[in-house]
Formats: sequence, C-alpha cells, structure tokens
Amino acid sequence: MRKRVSMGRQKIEIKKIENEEARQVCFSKRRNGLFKKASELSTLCGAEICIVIFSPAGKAFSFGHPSVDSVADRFLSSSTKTNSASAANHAGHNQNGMKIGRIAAGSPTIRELSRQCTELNGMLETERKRREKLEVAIVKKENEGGFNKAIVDGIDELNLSELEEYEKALLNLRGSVAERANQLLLEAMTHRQQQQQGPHFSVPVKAEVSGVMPGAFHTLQGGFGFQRGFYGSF
Amino acid sequence: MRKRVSMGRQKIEIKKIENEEARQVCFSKRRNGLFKKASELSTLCGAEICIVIFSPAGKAFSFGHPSVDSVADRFLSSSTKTNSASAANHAGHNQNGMKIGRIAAGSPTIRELSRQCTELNGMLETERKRREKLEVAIVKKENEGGFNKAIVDGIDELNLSELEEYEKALLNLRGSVAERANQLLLEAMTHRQQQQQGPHFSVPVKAEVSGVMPGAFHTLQGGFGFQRGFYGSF
DNA sequence: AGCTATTCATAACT
DNA sequence: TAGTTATGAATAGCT
Repeated sequence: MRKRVSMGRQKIEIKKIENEEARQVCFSKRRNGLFKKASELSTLCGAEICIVIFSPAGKAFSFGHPSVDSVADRFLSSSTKTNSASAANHAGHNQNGMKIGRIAAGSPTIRELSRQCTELNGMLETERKRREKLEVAIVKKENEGGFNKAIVDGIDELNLSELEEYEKALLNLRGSVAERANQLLLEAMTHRQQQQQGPHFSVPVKAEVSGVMPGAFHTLQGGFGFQRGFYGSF
Repeated sequence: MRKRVSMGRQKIEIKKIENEEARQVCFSKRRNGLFKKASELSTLCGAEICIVIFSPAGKAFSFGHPSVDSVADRFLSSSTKTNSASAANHAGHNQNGMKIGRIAAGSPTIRELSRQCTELNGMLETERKRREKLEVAIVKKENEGGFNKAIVDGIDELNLSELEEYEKALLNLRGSVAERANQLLLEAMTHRQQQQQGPHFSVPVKAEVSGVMPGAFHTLQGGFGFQRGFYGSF
C-alpha cells in the first residue's frame, strides 16, 4: 500500500484565514466554486443570477446570467419601483450577522440618483413657472412700447461679429454713463467737500472703463471684467 | 444488511430541469447552498460579496456581505467611474452562453439615471439663464422711462441714481451679450471638433461647461481599479 | 498549478 | 415542505 501522500480534506472552522497566502488560494478556489455553482443553478433552474465579489485586495469579480447588468437592473428597478413599505427588507440575519433573504430596497446610489432626478425635476418645474410668469409680464409691458425687450431678445439673432459690435457700443455707452456719473459726483463733492471727505472717489472711472475691454471676445470668457464698476466702489 | 432506502446522490446532467416541482426543489436547495458558500467565502477570506437571484417564478432573493447595497454601490460606482472604453466588458462567454468575467460597465439603470440627471441639470441651467435674462429685461422695463430717455435724450439729463440704474441695466445687458457670444463660440468649437482635434479649445469650453453640472457625477465617483478579473484565474 | 483523502452538498426518495 | 441516505463534488493540506 502506498504511503499517504495527502491528509485529504480536513474539516476547517469557518473564520477568517489569517495566513495571507492561504487566504488568497482559498479565495481563488472557492470563488471559482461559487461561480460554478451559480452557473449550474441558472442552467438547471432557469434562474437569473448575478454575483459581485470584491477580493480582500479590492479586486472585483463578477458573474452574471444572463448578464450582471440585466440582473442588477431588474433588482434595482424592482426594488425602487415598489414602494419601500412593501418591498423593503424581508431579510433576516444569520448567525454571522449578515443579511440574507428577500430583496432589499434599492441601493443608496440608485436612491440618491433617483432623489436627485426628482429634485431636479421639481426645480426645473419651478423655474419654468417662474419664467412663464416673467414672460407674461414682459408681454404685458411690451404694449407700453418695449424697447429693452427688443434689445435683450434681439441678441439671439446676432452673429458673433455683430455681437462684438454691439458690445463695443454698450461699452462706449457705459463709458459715457460712467463719465457723466463721475462728473456729477465731482460736482456733488465740490459742494460738500467742506463737510466731509469721500475717500472712495479715487477710483478713476476712465481708467476703469478703458481697461475693461482689451478687444476680442476671449475676455468675455474669463468672466465679466467690470462687475464692480464705478458705482460698485461706493 | 438493510435494504437500500436510497439511491443516494446520482450524477446529473447540467441542463434545465423540465419537471417543475423538481426544479423548484432543486432551486431552493441549491440557492441555500450557494448562499452558504458565499457566506463561508466572505468569512474565510474577508471578501465582500453580493448575490442577487431571480427564481424562474420571478421571486427575488439576495445575499450580501456586508450588505447587498454596499457591494452593489461599490460595484456600480467603480464601474461607472472608469471610462467605458477601458472598463467595459472584457467578459467572455462560456459554453453555456452566459457571460462570466470581468466587471462590466455600469448598469443601464444607473447610466440612464445619470444621463437624466445630467440632462436635467443642463435644462435647469438653460432655464435659469433664460429667467435671468427676463428678469433683467423686466427690471429695465420698470425703469423704462429713465432708460429710454437716456437713449433718446442722452444721459446728460439723468441724475445720479438714474445713472446708477442705467449702468446696472447696461451691465446686465452686456452680460447677456457676453453669454450669447460665449454660446456661439462654444457651438463653433463643438462643430469643429468633429473634424479636427482642438485641444486648446478645451479650456474655455470646459470652464463654461463645468458650471453646468454641479456634482451630478460625484456620486458616481468611487476610488477603485480592478486589474485582472475572473479570466485571470481561469 | 496538481493531487488525494476527506468533508460537504445534494439527488432520489420518504 | 421537511427529513434521510447514499453518492457525487468540492476542497484542505500538501507538493
């Protein structure tokens, strides 16, 4: 009789294998075993199965019949569609403390995305109503001879170079406004100077205006140069 | 010697069990066996596992350690994070025709929800801009007298506060112009990119576009890279 | 990665 | 649906 070449399979306790190499080997073997069992189950019984495993090292493995995606979708949608009261968590816990049993509610990710969609939809609705109100108001005002609406809405009709022209014109106009404002301020200051000083006046309007638009549109992309204009410095 | 009371376990062929009752019994037993194996694997090796099974009757069963949700989330977020080209579906098919292998791209459900969020965000942004424009227009309408007067009669007739209003209106209008110009630029870029790569274009485009989606994707971002999957171990 | 003795899972039956 | 048994399958320990 031959010498025992193997102790054969020994009974093991189901607890974490501390030896790292042994654990890795066990993981490989049992993972394959699990996938094989899953494959057999799906074939024998026509069940749809999806397994996702993360190894302790963080590697992901998956099995799916007909596919991981399809089963996951079915799972996620079925659990999100059904109201949480009826679908949620008929699961129990075994002695290891892990959940095992009937389907649980949708994953937080799905829930979160769903919630976000709902929220966005609400916001969009609000925004739409708000806009509609404004549009109605605008139309009403239009009868009073709306010059400005034409200005605002008109820009959608302009091409790039026309817009450029338009902006230049606006800037010039704004320069004039600023200049005029400065003038008024100076006048006011002259009159009041005896009483109190206005130290913030030092901001030079002209410099401000001329420095704003070096020319091309690429400055627009960086944002609006003169949000805080002359008046902003008050 | 006692009479044989059982044939014991017999070898069976792995193919669909036609007898419905036998199939149901087999499903129950093997499902439990599978869950037990999964439980052992997770305990022995510290792996995270999630299993979802739909019985042929359509009932859903799940197993998860630490939980179905957590593993599903990890799976879904990791697979959506990675770009689809590199992460998608290195899976193959075994002789039974089922897909088995490396993790696949995010589930259609997740993708769909994501896409919807993105779309909603875009619509919301558009709606907001539109509303802002209208608000500007409205405000200007309200100061219509002064505004029109300024245009017609010139700014010299305005007092300081009128000038202030006027400048605000001009700034808003200029903002709209800039926005519109930006939009046109983006469109032009988008069209050109189909023909030739314009890497330098990406800066302004990105800057613009990045504001559009404040965090719709960040739920999908998890840190994780899966190297060699199932097939590596075959 | 293979091998083998042994434990474990389960097909058939009650 | 649950329990029993004989047997096929999975796998622990070793190389």
